[in-house]
Amino acid sequence: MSTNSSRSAKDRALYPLVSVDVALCSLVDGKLKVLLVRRDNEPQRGRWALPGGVLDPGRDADLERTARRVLREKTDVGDVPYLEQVRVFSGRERDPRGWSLSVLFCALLPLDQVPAHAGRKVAEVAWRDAGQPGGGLAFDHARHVAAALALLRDTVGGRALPLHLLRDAFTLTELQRAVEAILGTTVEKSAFRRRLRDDPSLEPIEGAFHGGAQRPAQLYRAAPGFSFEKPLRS
Amino acid sequence: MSTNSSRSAKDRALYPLVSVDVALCSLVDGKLKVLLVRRDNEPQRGRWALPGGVLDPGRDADLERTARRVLREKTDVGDVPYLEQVRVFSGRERDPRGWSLSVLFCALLPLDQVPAHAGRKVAEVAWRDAGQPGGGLAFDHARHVAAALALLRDTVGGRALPLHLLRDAFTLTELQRAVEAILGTTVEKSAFRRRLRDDPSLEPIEGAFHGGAQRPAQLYRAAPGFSFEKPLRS
DNA sequence: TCAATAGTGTCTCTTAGACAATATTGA
DNA sequence: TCAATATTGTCTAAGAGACACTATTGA
Repeated sequence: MSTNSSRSAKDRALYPLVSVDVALCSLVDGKLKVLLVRRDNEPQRGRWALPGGVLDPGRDADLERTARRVLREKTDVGDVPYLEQVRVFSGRERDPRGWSLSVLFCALLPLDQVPAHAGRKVAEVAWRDAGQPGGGLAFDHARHVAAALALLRDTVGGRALPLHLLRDAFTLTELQRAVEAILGTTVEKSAFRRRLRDDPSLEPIEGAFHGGAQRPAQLYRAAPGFSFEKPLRS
Repeated sequence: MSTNSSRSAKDRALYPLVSVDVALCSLVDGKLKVLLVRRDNEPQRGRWALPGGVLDPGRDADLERTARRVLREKTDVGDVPYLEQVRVFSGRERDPRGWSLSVLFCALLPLDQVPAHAGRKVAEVAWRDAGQPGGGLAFDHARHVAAALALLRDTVGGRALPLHLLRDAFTLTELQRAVEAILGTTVEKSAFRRRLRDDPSLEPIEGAFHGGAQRPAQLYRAAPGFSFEKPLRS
């Protein structure tokens, strides 16, 4: 057990409980989904929650390291190229253990890089719709999911977020679908491709790709500096 | 002294130091400035820093209340209509007292609502340019200021941020200057007014206003739901 | 009259949006 | 051939940017 387990309710009067939760999102069947885990410990045991854990100052150099450790322990996810802070939820009421502070992170990964099984400390995992994660979530995690989605939608353009949901090589249609999954709206095909046409940081790859019994689509690779020129808001 | 004063360096191994810093911005001579206070306590005594303070779980219902309390104590600022979370800075190295976590807030106020004198716990205050706060700031507060400014620039449109820098009644030129002060760029007058022309939530007030020896300008009032339609990015 | 700022008009150019047309594959 | 998707082209309308023009005040 970690040193954190020895924290008592009395400590809460002096020190807040500092934890990190991670909203890990992927494309599942073309839809933006968030990974939930079933809580194995009290409080709220048995309820679905974002993977999270308590800060351990002895092990974590900063809160981003805490987030990576939590993902590793709870979901066996190793490397996470995109990991961003969303915001802090705090207060006396949100956790029955007392005054608490949760720093929410958002991570994006292609689905095939997320192990299907649960991690060391978790029995069960599930993908829920990011826009409609459903009821019965532990703590204030429904608000957490909403905040993460709002951040994604606000910044989908400037930081080329959809790339983190795709493989290294992708078609323009796949890129468009990823954008649509984040925004929750549809995008006009012609206009979408038009603005990408003259972008030098989006390079076509030699060799075609086919999605079945149709015309094959050109595969592209994103150069390091790629991002959408315009906001791409919903 | 508060209970927090009893925290020892040894506690840092188990519990992080949780503090809140506030970047309070105003228009000073048409430029966006941030309020700094001279630190009166160790560590970094005598250096300029953002007004900040340690979370007191016994008094603060959540971190936003902490931010309001800090502003009140350090700068005698009472009501703050616009107060928003920016992000968290964390880690073992950023504060000599050990593992620490600082939640940064950003506040906007018209200059005439910020008392010129220092607060109860501060001897000296100063306005620094938000884009160029200068060197020698305490801790990692130069990064804090940069993060707050970046947030303001990203969200200047959607939430009508400039209104919080102006009085209730303002001219279109004043509104434009406030936008420019946040963005750090100039805005084309004709296009700026064009997009505001048909906005029903921006109401002209009966009675003119004059800025000296020129044609008087129409005063406007913003209805509750006002915000810029488009992003207004720099 | 002039200086200074408020406010409007006009032109061009870019781009989004809608939608049609063509291209290329497997079955 | 057909179904399905990729890719391009065309038209239109809205908006941004540049810039000139008019309006109204005090001095």
